[in-house]
Amino acid sequence: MGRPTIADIARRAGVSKGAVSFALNGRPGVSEATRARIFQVAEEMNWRPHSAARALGGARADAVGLVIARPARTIGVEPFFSQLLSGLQAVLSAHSVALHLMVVEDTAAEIEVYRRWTSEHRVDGFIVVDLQLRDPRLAVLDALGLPAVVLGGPGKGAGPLRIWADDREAMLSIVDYLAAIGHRRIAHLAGLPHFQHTQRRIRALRDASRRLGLEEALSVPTDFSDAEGAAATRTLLSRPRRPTAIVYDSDVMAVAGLGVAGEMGVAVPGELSIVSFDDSVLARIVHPPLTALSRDTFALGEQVARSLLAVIDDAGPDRDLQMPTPRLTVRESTSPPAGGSPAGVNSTGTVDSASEPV
Amino acid sequence: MGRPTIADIARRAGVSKGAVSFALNGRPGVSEATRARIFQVAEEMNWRPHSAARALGGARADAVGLVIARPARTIGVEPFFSQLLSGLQAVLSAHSVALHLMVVEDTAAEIEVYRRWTSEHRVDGFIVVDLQLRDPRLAVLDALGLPAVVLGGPGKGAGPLRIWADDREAMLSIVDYLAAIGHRRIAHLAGLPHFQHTQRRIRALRDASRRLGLEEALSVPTDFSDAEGAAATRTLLSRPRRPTAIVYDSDVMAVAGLGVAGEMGVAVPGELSIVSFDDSVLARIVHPPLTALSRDTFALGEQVARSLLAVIDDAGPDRDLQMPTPRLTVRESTSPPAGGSPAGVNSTGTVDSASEPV
DNA sequence: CTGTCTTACTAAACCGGTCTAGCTGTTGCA
DNA sequence: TGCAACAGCTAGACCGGTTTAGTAAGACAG
Repeated sequence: MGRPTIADIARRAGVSKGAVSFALNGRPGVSEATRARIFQVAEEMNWRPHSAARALGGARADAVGLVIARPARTIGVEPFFSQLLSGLQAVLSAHSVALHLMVVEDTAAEIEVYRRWTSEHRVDGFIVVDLQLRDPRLAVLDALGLPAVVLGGPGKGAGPLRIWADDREAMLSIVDYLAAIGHRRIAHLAGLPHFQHTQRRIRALRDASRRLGLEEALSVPTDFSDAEGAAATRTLLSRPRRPTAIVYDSDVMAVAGLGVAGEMGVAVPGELSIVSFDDSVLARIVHPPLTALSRDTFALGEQVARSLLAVIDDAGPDRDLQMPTPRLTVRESTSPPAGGSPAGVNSTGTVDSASEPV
Repeated sequence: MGRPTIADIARRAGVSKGAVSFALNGRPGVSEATRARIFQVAEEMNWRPHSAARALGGARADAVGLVIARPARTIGVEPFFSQLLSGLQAVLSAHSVALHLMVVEDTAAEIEVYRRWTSEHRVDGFIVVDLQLRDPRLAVLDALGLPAVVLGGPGKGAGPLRIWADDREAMLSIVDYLAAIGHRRIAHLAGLPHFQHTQRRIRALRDASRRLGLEEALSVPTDFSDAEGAAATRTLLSRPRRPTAIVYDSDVMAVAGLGVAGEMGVAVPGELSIVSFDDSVLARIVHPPLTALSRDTFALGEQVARSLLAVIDDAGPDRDLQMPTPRLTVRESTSPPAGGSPAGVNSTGTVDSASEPV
């Protein structure tokens, strides 16, 4: 005989299929005594529900989908995704919900997968990452009518639930720190310009620069790749008046930048301070270890999973959620600039109003 | 009305459900004219099969499973998995087969997932990674009776299909190269000792050392983490007579080792040559870029997916498969040892029999 | 012209669950 | 005592496909 079905259990327990279904799903309609007996028989026969059969009755697929749009061969080191995955799994597997993962080439393909999985009833909901400006995926997901949780935001009005960390505050904390130790010329190697968080970071830097009266605060967009990170760094460091600090939007780029500095004989942190917007093993293992923004990506994954399951369960009015603002972990890649001004004193030698004279 | 079902199509095309099923699945039993008409109606109504309904009839789940046993929070940078995933997806998605991914804590949990997914009919087969010595998972998979492809091998006799690259040859090529440029004291920071490939590499180093008459060739097992990689490197470099070259089993450890060298003031490659057994962005972006063994992990993923689909389809006697031996990519982290012997001349100053006197 | 074989199709069973309608026996209350 | 309410259960429809058994019509051989 193949695997046992509820019919087998029903026969052996001397009840009907329906009673077995009620009992095993913890719903009323059977006495405690019968329920216990059915549980015991199910245990004995080592019964497990057939996921397809369950999903057929219009019920759950007990799976959620995650589609990542990245050119297949260039999926990088980004520890972000592995961390996120771990966090997601921690929660999902506790609820016996599987994760359907797919890596596709571009947003168009991603949308196609959303459509297919929806019409095939493969998943109960989606996790959306890499939120873009005027993101075309949101309308599609809305039309498909499946629950979704979006990483990034906040959004205005309707649309799927969003979860995000405050990129603006994070960038401000970096710039404040750099300015406090005396940096006046700061560059920022940003990510893809059509990502929302990229824009938010760029704006934050500009605002902070204005407020602090920095001499220079330049954001350079890149594609997040090590190659562009290295190239842009080389360009910046070749200028006659180069920045004394560079903020990188990803740790891969930061490490690449560190490599370029080494190659050009620019001492880190002596002549150049480096800050990574992303903390991971990568930032810790290089020499010098990088000052970086630490966020708990694992916890983010857990939260996303929890929220998605809640939305699927129609559990209450879970509104957009903000994660704790990432905190700056200072390591050895940052120091006051060589020959620079001490904290509180700007490049012209005048004292900032807010600070104590030293 | 909800999504269209084959019953809707049948009604509109004026045929029976059975005819529609035959037509859409390309099996005989309908005329070409009818088939075309059915296809057109299905197209018009934008019909997609309900994966659960299909899976219910004892048929395919159209999904394969990949379970990775790693402590959730410590999933590292390992680009290996992202690359492998990309390769897998490239093939799987072309066949509309989904990938069920799960990250678990340990082998016991992994086995539990195999059992659950099997009895829930969630997947048609498994991809098994991190092959161990006397691997307990093989017996379980065999008992479950689901197709599987194992990364690592070769295996003797029965069991699931295996796919592997020749770790022995790879290690030999590294040692031969290092010896050729004059290194006589080589250390090897190995991975987890219960992994098969770890043992194979350790043995290869020992054999090569004997053959080449090296002064020292030490393998140190680690847990693949950056922390142990750094610690072991520190120990090695603190010894009075330290190795002139270190081979790292993963690029994360290699980069960590590079960091330690920098911190201890040991010049790379001047005083220490570093080779990584794994090539990725990581190896390229540090300074100096690392000499590393390049293997096409993406292609490996593709091959694994192709083989698994073939096994699932019962397609022929696909036997164990060997991938091309990885080739050494020489970058700037290796050079002849400081004060060492030139190629072909051993430490006692005598000339190797096989080489031309310089 | 009959009998057999093939082709093209239909009707209905089936997969393994969920869920609703209905049936029975007991209890509560007027 | 009589009736309603309810707990505890059963029978069977149902989800959307696949697959098998059966049928009607046409082709072909003898």
